[in-house]
Parts: sequence; C-alpha cells; structure tokens
Amino acid sequence: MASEAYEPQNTENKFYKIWEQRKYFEIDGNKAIQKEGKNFSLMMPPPNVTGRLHIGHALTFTLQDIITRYKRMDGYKTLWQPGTDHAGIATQNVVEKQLLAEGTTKEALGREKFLERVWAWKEESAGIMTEQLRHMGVSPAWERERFTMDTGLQTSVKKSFVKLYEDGLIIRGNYMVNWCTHDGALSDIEVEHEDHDGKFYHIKYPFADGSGHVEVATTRPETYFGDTAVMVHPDDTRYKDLIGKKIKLPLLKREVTIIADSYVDMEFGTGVVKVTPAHDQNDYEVGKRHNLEFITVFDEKGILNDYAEEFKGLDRLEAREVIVKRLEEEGFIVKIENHKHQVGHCYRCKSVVEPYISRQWFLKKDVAAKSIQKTNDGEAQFFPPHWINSYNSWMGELRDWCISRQLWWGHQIPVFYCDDCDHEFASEEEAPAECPKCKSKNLTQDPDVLDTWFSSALWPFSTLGWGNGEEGQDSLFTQNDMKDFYPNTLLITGFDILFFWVARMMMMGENFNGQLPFNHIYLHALVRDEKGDKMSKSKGNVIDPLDMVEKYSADILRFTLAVSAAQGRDIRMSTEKLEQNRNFTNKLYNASKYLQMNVDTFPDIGTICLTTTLGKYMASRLNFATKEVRAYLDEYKFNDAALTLYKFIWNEFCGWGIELSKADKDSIIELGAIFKEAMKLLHPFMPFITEYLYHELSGTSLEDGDSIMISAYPYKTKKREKEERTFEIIMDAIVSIRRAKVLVDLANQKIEKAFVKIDGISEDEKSMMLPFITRLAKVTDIEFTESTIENAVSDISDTCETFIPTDSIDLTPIITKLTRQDEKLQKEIDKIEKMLGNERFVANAPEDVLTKNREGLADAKAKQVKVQEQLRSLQK
RNA sequence: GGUUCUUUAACUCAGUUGGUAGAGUGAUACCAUGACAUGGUAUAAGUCGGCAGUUCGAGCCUGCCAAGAACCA
Repeated sequence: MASEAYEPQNTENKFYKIWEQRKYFEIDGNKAIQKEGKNFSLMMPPPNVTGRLHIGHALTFTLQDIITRYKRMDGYKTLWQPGTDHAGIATQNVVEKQLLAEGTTKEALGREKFLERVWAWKEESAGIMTEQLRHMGVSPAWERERFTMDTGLQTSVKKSFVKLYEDGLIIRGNYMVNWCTHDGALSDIEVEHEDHDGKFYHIKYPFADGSGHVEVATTRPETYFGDTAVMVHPDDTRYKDLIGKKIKLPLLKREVTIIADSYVDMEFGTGVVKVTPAHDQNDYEVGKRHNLEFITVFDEKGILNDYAEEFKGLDRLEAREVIVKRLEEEGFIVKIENHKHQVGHCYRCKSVVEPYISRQWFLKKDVAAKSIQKTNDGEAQFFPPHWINSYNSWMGELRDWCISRQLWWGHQIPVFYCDDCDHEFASEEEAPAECPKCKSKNLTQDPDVLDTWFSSALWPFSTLGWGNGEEGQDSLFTQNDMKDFYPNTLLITGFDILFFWVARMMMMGENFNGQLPFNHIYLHALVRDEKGDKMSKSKGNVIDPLDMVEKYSADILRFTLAVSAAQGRDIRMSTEKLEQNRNFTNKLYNASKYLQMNVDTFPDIGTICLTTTLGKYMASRLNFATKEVRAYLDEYKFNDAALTLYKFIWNEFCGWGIELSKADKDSIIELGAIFKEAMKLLHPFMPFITEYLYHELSGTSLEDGDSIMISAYPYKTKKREKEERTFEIIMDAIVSIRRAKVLVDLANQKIEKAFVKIDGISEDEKSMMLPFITRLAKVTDIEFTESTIENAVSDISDTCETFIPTDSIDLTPIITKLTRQDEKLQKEIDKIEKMLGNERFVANAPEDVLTKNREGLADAKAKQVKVQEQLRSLQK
C-alpha cells in the first residue's frame, strides 16, 4: 500500500473479471453461506438491446446491485436476472435508417432479409450495453442472461398468446386506434399529449335547400370530407328546429343530416359540431350511437383519398392550409380564432398521432381485474406507497390494449388464416401443417408483430422457465426456479414505466400464475443535472456514467447515486457530490493506511475477543451502525443507509476511533478488525474498494482467497452501555477543552496545563481516561479537579467543566489582538455616532442608509462589549 | 381541468409511531500535530411556504391558500 491515494482504475476491472469467472453472481455463488429457505429474486428491467448506458440506468442498476449484494451476503439464495429487450420500434427504426443511408428500404429487401439484417445488428450491438453495465460493478447472474426474443422466450410468448386467445381475452377487431403514419398502431400510453397553438376555424355549412346555413367550429377542417352528420345538443333552443334538416357539405355534393346528441357542449364554440366518425375518438362513439357511416378520408400514410376530391393526394397536415384557402375563396370561412389545444404525438417519432379506424388485435381489459384487486388488497406493496394512487387512477380508466404493431421486428402474431376456408386459429407451432378445419395446407400467418411490452409483461416468470419448453433448461433456468423465485421478491424500476411495464406484468403475472409477480415494487425518481433540469442531448447537460466511472470510479458514482436516492425525490447530480464521495474513498484508504502502519494484518472480528475499552466502544458503535444500515436497506432507504455508513466511518471511526487509538496502541488491532467489518457493511455500495481494503488488511489477496462479496453480512451484536458512557465523557471533555482553547485563540495548539472537573467518576476511570484526553485535547498536563478553578478560561459542557489557567499560557498575543480589535471597533463607533449626530445627514439621507448605519452601530457596540469582557477576564 | 409530489440553514437535501430541528457543501476563525490539506479543530447560521384547526404539545395530523414539478385529460 505504497501510493498516496487509492487507484481505482487498477483494481476495478481486475476484480470484476475474477468475480464473474468464479460465478459469484450466479444463484449459488454464495453457496457456503446460504441459509435454508431464504430466497431473493429481482428481475433486471431489460434495457434496449441496442441501447447505451445512461445515468438513469446507472441509478437503477446501482440500487438493484446494492440490494442484491446485501441479500447475497445475508445468506439468501439470490437471483438477479439480467437480459435485454428487443425494443420493436426503436430497433427497427435504427436499422431502417441504416438502410436509408445505403439507399435502400426494408420493402426492397423483403421481410426475411430485413429480419436477418436486424438480427445481425442486434448481435453486433448487444454486447455493448451489457459490457457497459459491467463497468458499474453490478452483479447479476450473467450466465442466465436472456433476450426477449431468444428461443425460449419466443416459445413462452406464443404459449401465453394462444392461451389468452383461446380464453377469448385476445380479440381482433376494427376499432379506432392511435395511428402514427410512421409507426402504425400505438397503445394509449404510447401517445404523448402536448399543448399546441392551433386555430379554431368557423365554417359555414349551408342547408341543402338553400335556406341558409349553420356555423360549425372545428380545429381540423381537413377531415370534413369524412363528415357524416352535424350535431347539436338536444336541449339547445337555438337549434332545436334544425334537427333533421339536411346540410350540403362545402365544395362537395354530399349531404348529411343534423342530429341531436347530448355529447355536444353548448357553451363551447358555436354549439354546432361536425361529426367525423372515422377521424375522432368522440365522433366515433357518436357514429356508433347514431348508426352513421364511417368515411375514412386518408390512407395509413396520411394521404388524402378520393373523398377529398380536388385535394386528393395531399398529406393531411399540409392540406389544411390549402383547403382553408379554398374555402375562404368560396366564402365558407366566417372567422379563424387562435386556439390552444392538445395534440397527440408518437412517443417514438413525434409525428402527430391520428385517431384512425383500423383492424387490430386487442388484449381485453378484463385480464387486469384480479391483479387490480390483489394490488389493492396489499399483495404487492409500493415504495414509496403513494404510487398505488397513480396505479389505481390509470387502472380505473383502463381500455383494451392494442397489442398488434405494423412492424417486422418482434414476436410475429401466432395467428394463422386458412387461404381456402378463411378459418382463423392461433397456434404455438412455428408453421402449422394444415388448417384444423378444412385440412388445407395453404396458410398465411398474420403479418403484424406484438407490442414490445407484451413480451416484457411476461419477464418476471418467462425468465424462470415458464412456457420456455426444453430450450435452456438447466442452463438458463432450472426446474426449481418458479418455486424459489416466483413471486419476485422485489422490482426496482423508474416510475415512468409504471403503466407501460409494471401494470402489464401485474396483469399477466396474476393471470398466468394466480399470484402477483412481486412482493415489493420500488419506484425510483429521475436523475437531473445540478440545476435540477432534466438531462437531454439537446440541452447538452448529459452526464455520461461511463465518463464518471473513468474520472472517479464505479464505487464513487454508485455511492453518490445511493446517498442521493431519497424515496420520491428526484436526484440532482453534480461534480461537487462526486468529489465529496471521492474524498470519502480517500478517507477509507488512509484509515487503512494508518492501521497498517501499526499492525501488519488484522483478524476478522468474529475470531477475536475484544479486550481494550476503545475496541469495545467502537464495536458497540459498529453494532449501532449495522442495525441502522440493515433497517434502512430493508425499507429501501438507500440514502439513509449510505449516509449512516458515511457518518459512522468518517466521524466515528476515523474522527474519534483512530484519533483515540493514538493514545492506546493496543486497541489498533481491534480497530482493524472492526474496520474490516465496516468494509463488509459498505460492500454493497462500494464493492471494489471494500474488496481491496479487506484483503490488504487481512494480508490476503482476492486472487488467492475468498471474496468479501460472499462473506456474511454483519449482524448486530450488542450495545456496550458502559464503554459508550465512558467515551461519551472522554469525548465531551476533549471537546470542552478544545472550545476553551479557542476562546484564548489557541485553537488546536498544544498547551501546558488544563483542569477537568467531572462529577461521579472513580479514580480508576480517571486514570483510564487521562491518556485519551491528554492526547486529543493536546494538553501536556491534565489534572482532575473537584472544584472550580479561578483565574482561568473555562468551558461548561453536559458532563464536565474544563479550565485553562491564564497563567499557564502566554496571553500576550491574544491580548494584543483583542486590544487592537477593541480600538478598531471604537473608531467605527465614533465615526457612525458622529454621522448620526449630524442633523443634516439624518434629515437628508435615505431611510435605508440610516437604517443600515443604525444597525451597524448596534452591531459594533455589541461586539465591543464581548471583546472587552474577554479582555477583562484575561487580564485578571 | 384532475391526480400526485415538492416547499426545512446561503446552497443541496435528511428528519422513522406528533415530544428540545440534523448532515454535507459553503461561510468565519484557527491548525502544515507521524492516516488523510481529497485533511483537522471550533463557531455562526432556520417564525420548517402562508393562514387556520385538532392536541398538553405540530416540520410531522386535518382544511384552505400560494409557488414549482410530474403524470393524466
């Protein structure tokens, strides 16, 4: 241990390789300390297979690793299941862009070739994310790593689909869906709503008989070609007589009828609404109620069709202006107002999302009923608990989930159509041989794929082998897995995917296994920059976790994230915080260095009997810290657990323990044993430096010995009241003397003589305390006294009084200083008093200047009184 | 518009069932004493967003208000 400071770069990669090679991360990696019947499971939220590690990953995986390492050391059979997600739209988009750059398209390539291409890209890119993860020092069971489209998981997806299909819970139908002209059908949560400064167009709709017109207000004039009615509120006296009258649509020959429906808001707009059932969610409902015709006016790419007559061929968004201009020319526009409204955008490509009628597959909302009930019965518990409110408010409005996607990359829907008899059936087989109805061999599979979240929804149990078939048995999963690890003990993820993912896992897990998939669900917050802004590439305030690992270390980044992770609160990341924790690792290194200057190697605490008072005291304090850290970790209060360790090690162990040991060298070997134990306690947070120091102090090496990561996590022992009390007094006396020294400006300098008055302690105790107080208070000669000492600077604290006799110290410098201060203050007082005594100044100066001076005078006077008091006491 | 969260020392944040308000950074003064200046010692600093209520007692519980954020319409 020669270098001045700890060098993480030399150890982190080396240790990680050894850990992984020795299979410590696997479920039986801690076999030696496993206790019967204690199982812990946690599924890693699978990052996108083509993704790159960002600070949000760093947070979530750090927290997951802390709990995993804690449980592993605590004797649990531990599964932290790793894997990656195929991320349908995202991945397909990336490859499509690559093709575009090469001057080709996926259509030109064909489905099969395109998928080969995506698989190739996946293979090339997949290792990057998991490799980056390793730099964080995380410890998932890598040998079981899964991919949401690997063979076994494809099988489980088919199995679950077919089951749901046969139970009538998956249906196909023509419904209005959220349609992205780029990415196809989206589920409700894949649409982001944003405020948009739009226009409110007031358009004349003439009566067919030429007897006049009504005024219709709309934000979407380009859809009026699909109008199949005009509606008013049945109670609206203004329009009562118009109900049933015919309207001739502007510029068109088509006629529609005025209908009455209470959906209309009489207060809003003109009270007359155009009804476009095929292009508006509400109009869709109205259309169904009134049996209206559904006219679709643009195709799936958003291009206007024949119904738009002269505007055919235009994109629906570009067409708006053209159409309005034409209507204006023909005198149909009454006025155009500014209007703020919400517009939905695709969460992936940000295109404007259209309500669009399309034939899609849906998972009926009925699937979720039991999971909602059980969640509210407390079968799964949220951390922080308020998230159940959000969960419920979403689940309360749950609609059927549109699970089909017009993509090629993903799980192709296992539904087949018979080309001969039109029979439709679902099958787990890759290519069913014949139609079960007519035995025809001409079958076509549905071309769509499943929403990515469908396979993710199975993650808590599909990775345990559920529905996997033979593939991967005894390598990727074992037959005991479902029994040992379902329900998962814990889920740690971001609140932003509560609905996308968590809610879906709850419904699927309950549906297929009769139990919710998690006992505990911890939702962490967002990592922001130091100003509290969201990190984004466009703002340029992104902190790259790998840069931080490089510049500081994985340990430091991890600890910084953990100590900042207060439940329900966003994290502000800053270099200041990272530096503070770098200082902490430096402290650890130097504490260790001190211990080794005195003793070569240290035993484990369990193998020795503590004999020194200081050793017993520090052990008692370690016990307290252990109790707290465990309690906080059990409640997922990562910040409190980390802070407890920080304070214990820095303030108690280094600040007091090490300093006190300088007066009792026999205690150092015991302190070393305690420090090693503290390294175990800290290990889940800072896996590398703790491993390093543990071996340094033990005189062993990771290469030739067992890792700290599979040693038993410290357990609370006992509180030692007597030693705690003794050192409370010792430390109190030391602080008291130090305070007294500050009074005479001697701060941390060594002085000759001081008296200490402590009531109610024996002579033995006094002689035991004496060396500690002498050393740390830096006094050559300490004398215990029963009475108050005259002619001394004194300090009174909770348990003692201390005195520094004024004749034992050279008071000249402090007296000189105080005298100078007194003179300076007097000058200032004179000056201000003279000013304030000047009538013209008082009359003319602004009020705030006067106030400022009056306050200044009062301050100076108060200060002078104190200075003079001190001078008097010193000059006695 | 609805729901949820946040508001505590100059800054960043803790504060477990209601019982004398805590940490780190920063500030001030001092200390190169054999682990560490990425250090040490000591000090100062808060009507806990506002108002009202419950209570012997409220940062914490209840209601209203204000400001900010997120999510959903």
